[in-house]
Amino acid sequence: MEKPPRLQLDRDAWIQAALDTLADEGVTGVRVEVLAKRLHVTKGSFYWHFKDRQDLLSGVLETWKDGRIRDIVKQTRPTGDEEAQIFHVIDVYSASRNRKGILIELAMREWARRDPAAALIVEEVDAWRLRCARELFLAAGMPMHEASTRSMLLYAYVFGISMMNCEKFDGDIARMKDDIRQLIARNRPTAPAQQA
Amino acid sequence: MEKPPRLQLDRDAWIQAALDTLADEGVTGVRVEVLAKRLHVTKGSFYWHFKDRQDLLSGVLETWKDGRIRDIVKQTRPTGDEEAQIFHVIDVYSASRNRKGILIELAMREWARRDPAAALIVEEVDAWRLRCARELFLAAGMPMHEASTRSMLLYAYVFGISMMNCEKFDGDIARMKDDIRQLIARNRPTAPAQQA
DNA sequence: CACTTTCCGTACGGTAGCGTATGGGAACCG
DNA sequence: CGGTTCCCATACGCTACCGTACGGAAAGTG
Repeated sequence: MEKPPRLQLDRDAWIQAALDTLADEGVTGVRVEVLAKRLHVTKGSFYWHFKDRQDLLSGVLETWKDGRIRDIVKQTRPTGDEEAQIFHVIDVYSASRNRKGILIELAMREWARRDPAAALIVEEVDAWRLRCARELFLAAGMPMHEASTRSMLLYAYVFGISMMNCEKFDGDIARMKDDIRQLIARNRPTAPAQQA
Repeated sequence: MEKPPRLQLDRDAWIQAALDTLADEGVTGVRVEVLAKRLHVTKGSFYWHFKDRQDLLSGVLETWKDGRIRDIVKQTRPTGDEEAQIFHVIDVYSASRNRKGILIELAMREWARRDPAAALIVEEVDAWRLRCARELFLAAGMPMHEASTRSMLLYAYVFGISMMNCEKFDGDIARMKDDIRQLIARNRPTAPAQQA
């Protein structure tokens, strides 16, 4: 977890540490002196690279925004197999891998609920995602309105499912998630269950 | 917002104030001295009714759990019109009314991500909700597995959509939400859009 | 080798919050 | 009316933070 201590810290090192802490503790958990301990330095370093705590948080917002937009653009670049891409977008944020990304996502939205600046960033990222996903549905031959609707359902689902501890429920979660993907991506009913 | 100051406070008054603050600020925001100010008393009162801050938080968890379970049981009691009930369940947590309930819901899950006790409560509530919703789908004539799957999609959707600032997006949000309800509750495709 | 710049450590004042100790007022009780 | 119980105020010590002031080492520069 701990990187080999680099001899010189820069802004980005602090921002990365802030993102790690953000995932685990939320915004209120990213505190200057705590980050300093994680990085094995003192506050003196921090206040050289940053004006104050808010300056760091702004950097976190920008870094996150750029990364998310770059990701979604890459994932939705035309490839010819739109359905596979839609499935992939769903997987990225609903699978158990990419745990850290999901935690950051949730922490960002929790942050956005109480901070207008964070809210703006999240809105911006969401707008990109919805537009890109809609393009996918359109390319798959869906009419405009339905493409918009399903994009919204897609993201609401992946964010929502990441807030539910599915692992603790009974039933075949994997199959259920698979069926939900079908419900969102295509317009076909799930294959009728044989038992029950 | 401020109740007329009652002359005697009891545990429940503190718990209600804690729930209000929880909605606005999250768990880390419910602090003893802050609640005391809201209630126009001092900490002396608090530590008479509660052992410590954790004691209050435990009370908040129990109170919330009981209320949520009571609600979902009432909302899913057999009435004959299961589809209307499903729609109602979706509305309760995705409409713009019931804002406070949604905020508490989100705050609870944020809390559950970092506290095992809260996680247990949320799991328990979710299990009740999924079971009750599944009963609705079953009563509507759906096979078991599909009923489970759609229940899960239903709650993932309502929790997810409450984390997205839909109001800021372009398009006919109301119609989109309506179509999504149809996608979740029934198995019919949305009516083909006339324009675009 | 002086001299500056870069980067970080140390020390300090200030605030917010937790939990405790203790006192006091008001209502109830005999 | 004296005593007890209930409920809250006051005051205190303690910790975790934020931000600032200042000093110092190390590396670059001429």
